Amino acid sequence: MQRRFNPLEADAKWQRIWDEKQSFRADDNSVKPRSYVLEMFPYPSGRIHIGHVRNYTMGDVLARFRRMTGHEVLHPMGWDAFGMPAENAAMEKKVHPGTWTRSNIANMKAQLKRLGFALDWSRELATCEPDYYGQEQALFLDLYENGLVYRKESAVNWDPVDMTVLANEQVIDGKGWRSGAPVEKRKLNQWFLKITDFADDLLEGLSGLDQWPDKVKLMQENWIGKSVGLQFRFEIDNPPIELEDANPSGDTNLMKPRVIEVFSTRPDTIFGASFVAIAADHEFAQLLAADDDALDAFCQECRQSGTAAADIETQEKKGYDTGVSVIHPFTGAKLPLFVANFVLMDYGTGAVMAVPAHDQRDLDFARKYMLATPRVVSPDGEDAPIGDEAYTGPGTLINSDFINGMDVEAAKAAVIARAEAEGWGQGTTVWRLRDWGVSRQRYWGTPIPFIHCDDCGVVPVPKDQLPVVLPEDVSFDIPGNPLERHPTWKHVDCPKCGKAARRETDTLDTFVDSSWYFIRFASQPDDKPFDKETTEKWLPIGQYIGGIEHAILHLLYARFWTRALNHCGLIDVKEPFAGLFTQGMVTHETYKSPDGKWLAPEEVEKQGENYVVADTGEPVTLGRVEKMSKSKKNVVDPDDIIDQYGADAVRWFMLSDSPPERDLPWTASGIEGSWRFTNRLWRLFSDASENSEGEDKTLLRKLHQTIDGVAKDIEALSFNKAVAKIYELTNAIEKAKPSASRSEAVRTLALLVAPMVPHLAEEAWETMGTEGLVADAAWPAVDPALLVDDEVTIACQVMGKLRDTITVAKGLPKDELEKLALAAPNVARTIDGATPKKVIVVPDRLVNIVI
RNA sequence: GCGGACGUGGCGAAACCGGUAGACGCAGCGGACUUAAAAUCCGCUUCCCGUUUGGGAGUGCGGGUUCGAGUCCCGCCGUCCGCACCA
Repeated sequence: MQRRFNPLEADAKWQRIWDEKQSFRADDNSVKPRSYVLEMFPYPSGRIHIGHVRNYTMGDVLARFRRMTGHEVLHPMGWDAFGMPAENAAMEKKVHPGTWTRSNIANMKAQLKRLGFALDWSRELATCEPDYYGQEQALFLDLYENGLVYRKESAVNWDPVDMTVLANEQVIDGKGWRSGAPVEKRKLNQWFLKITDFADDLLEGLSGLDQWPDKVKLMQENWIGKSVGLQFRFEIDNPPIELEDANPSGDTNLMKPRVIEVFSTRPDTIFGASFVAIAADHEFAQLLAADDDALDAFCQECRQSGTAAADIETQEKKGYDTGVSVIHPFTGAKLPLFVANFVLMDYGTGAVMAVPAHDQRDLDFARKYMLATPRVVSPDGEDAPIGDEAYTGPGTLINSDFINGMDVEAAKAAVIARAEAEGWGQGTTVWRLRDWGVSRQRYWGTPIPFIHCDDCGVVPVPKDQLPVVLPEDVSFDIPGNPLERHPTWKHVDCPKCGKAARRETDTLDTFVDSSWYFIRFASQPDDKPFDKETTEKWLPIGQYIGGIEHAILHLLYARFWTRALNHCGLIDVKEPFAGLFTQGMVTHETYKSPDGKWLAPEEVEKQGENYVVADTGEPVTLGRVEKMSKSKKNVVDPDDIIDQYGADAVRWFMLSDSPPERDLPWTASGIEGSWRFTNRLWRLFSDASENSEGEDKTLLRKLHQTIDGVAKDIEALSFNKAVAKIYELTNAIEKAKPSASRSEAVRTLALLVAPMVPHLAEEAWETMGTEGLVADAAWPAVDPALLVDDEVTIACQVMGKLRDTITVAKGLPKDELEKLALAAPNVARTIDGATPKKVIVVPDRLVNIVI
């Protein structure tokens, strides 16, 4: 009998057999209960990394387990194939983004195949192919027809040297990543989706997602950011007279601004307002700037900082006093009007009433510009001066006229009521959630199916002319959008009037592609995006698995997109993901050479306690354990590991030790341990001689407790606990003497490990002479009578400290337990004849004696 | 800045509803087998004191509730993640 498991042979053999038998093809017409298991599809960067392996292994274990428990399982795979890296590669390596992407997909598919995942490859899709994005264009037009798509001006990061739009990640310290030029904010006319129409529904829907992690729901709730407050007007006291002439746009609505409209979630603090601040992009700021060079320069400066919220909120608070005053609606006091860099144009009205005593940003600003900081809320009703920290807690209103003495909530209501009665404001709900800007000024994305005509305006491409296919003949020699400068592509006739017109050259955000791929997996007809009836059979997805980094955007956009399709009458589903799991990253130690360069794990050798450079013997500095990344070189290639240990050992390691939601540190000794265990299993299976004599009740108990426990752990995705239980069972089997029970345990063990190490399990079954495939086998049945032990160990405590343990029959009455515990030698010695004051007995658990 | 999560041996961790802290794995130490090595098997392994029986301390820090706290409450400290054009 061979002692060593040969994974390379076994992996290939069983992968071929599963393929031939189409074992994992999902049947749309099955009568079994359905289970849709999905992992977030990968971006085809070129190579899969260990993080993918972990993600897909988890999904695979669940998919295989569900098959064993009688489900018809849909477990598909595809490629999130549009996006910037392909264009960067095109610029750097002079390859076409399509060529680069498709060859990456081929490589990664081969890598995934080697891991033996139970995937239905017949449903594979890539978002960069016209048969996918063409259907996406059709859906986009449906949304347009239903009023969910519109255009508006919005700011982008503009690199004035490269003449191109930059993503936030391409802006480093306010400068373009390639050119190093200071980035400007520039306004462009862009496409938006009305996600805000669904803000309430997206928020409400969260409460029904009981199989989502609470933290993700909370993150989405905060992101949607419902806040109720008062929108109201400050009259402008002294608008500059020359304003009318200076008005640059000629828009008559802007000719005579008389008020500044603000929104506040704290109308109760209105008597503490000491100034009003508006965003640099606020129309009034722009009007004033036209006539004030210093203000204009200040607004320019604001525009040059990044568009990211983190940049805006961490930079030093700065403002410009416009010299204009506004009038407090209650007191009539004149408050200075500032333009400030911390006011966001996109939130509320782009203008705020600033109450320094009760808002930290306002306080920082007020200290810097020596403005008053009157307190209006006090926890104890006393008027203590404000220090360096704004008071945002509950309390009683003071210094506040008619609301004095009220608590915060009552005061809010009172101010709103008065504003509404007097007609200068109204209670309003404001959302932090903004409409989804989907325009990207890039080539490698889904073309937005619209045509611009001088006469007819923006005209949708007729559906029978879809897909609008990306031109292949493009160059990336110069920056900017190749669609923009393509000689012919954008020149088309208007579908309405037939005159010469221009195609839209913006493409869709790749988050659109990933907002419905799970729908297309469930059914993919040629002539429409999906088949309603078939797709609805599979949706919602029972278990969706992916990284926490998608907690907000991808998951929220997909929830919105599904609602949008529902709104258009295309699908009867609103929530696409019934169950969600967010897994942790794979991390690795980092190494640095004496000259401070990062070293890859294979360049480093362990000598005793220390690490040295393998070639030179120089000492290596051991860095922190961090997320695997190319820049720190702390990566391992799944292919190399599979070559060395086979798919099963890698899969086993991915599931072992760390809880799946936490980070998993990759270690060479860890994968070695997994490899040793697969061999231990193999020895158990290959040495198994069938024994029909003798029962081993202890082993049977352990076996059935393990069957039950592993099933529950897999359902809960607690793979590390399932692994530990399998180790315990394996240890118990190895220690057990030959018996019919032991033979049964070995055979059953092959089924228990099958979802995790499927190749080994198939090989074991074949070796043991069992008919059929493990892939088609059922999960072993549990005998409930064997789940309970008949003896229990009772902890005997004196004053809460463990002094002894006694092993007794299960279910012993309290007084018996008390007697036995008092008689336990170490207990008797500790209490030393003293009379117990009190004895606490928890049946089958412990006895605690208080003296 | 705002929001969120996490903190238990040398390391990854487990611990049900508040009831024997450290299961299981890694690393380490000792031993068996071997000419030797690899592989494998057996034993030990939270820390401190003690020859053993045993005793003391211990779940980031400081308090509290309780017969009993890793778990509940209050206050700190530290680390990591997200923040709308990366996917």
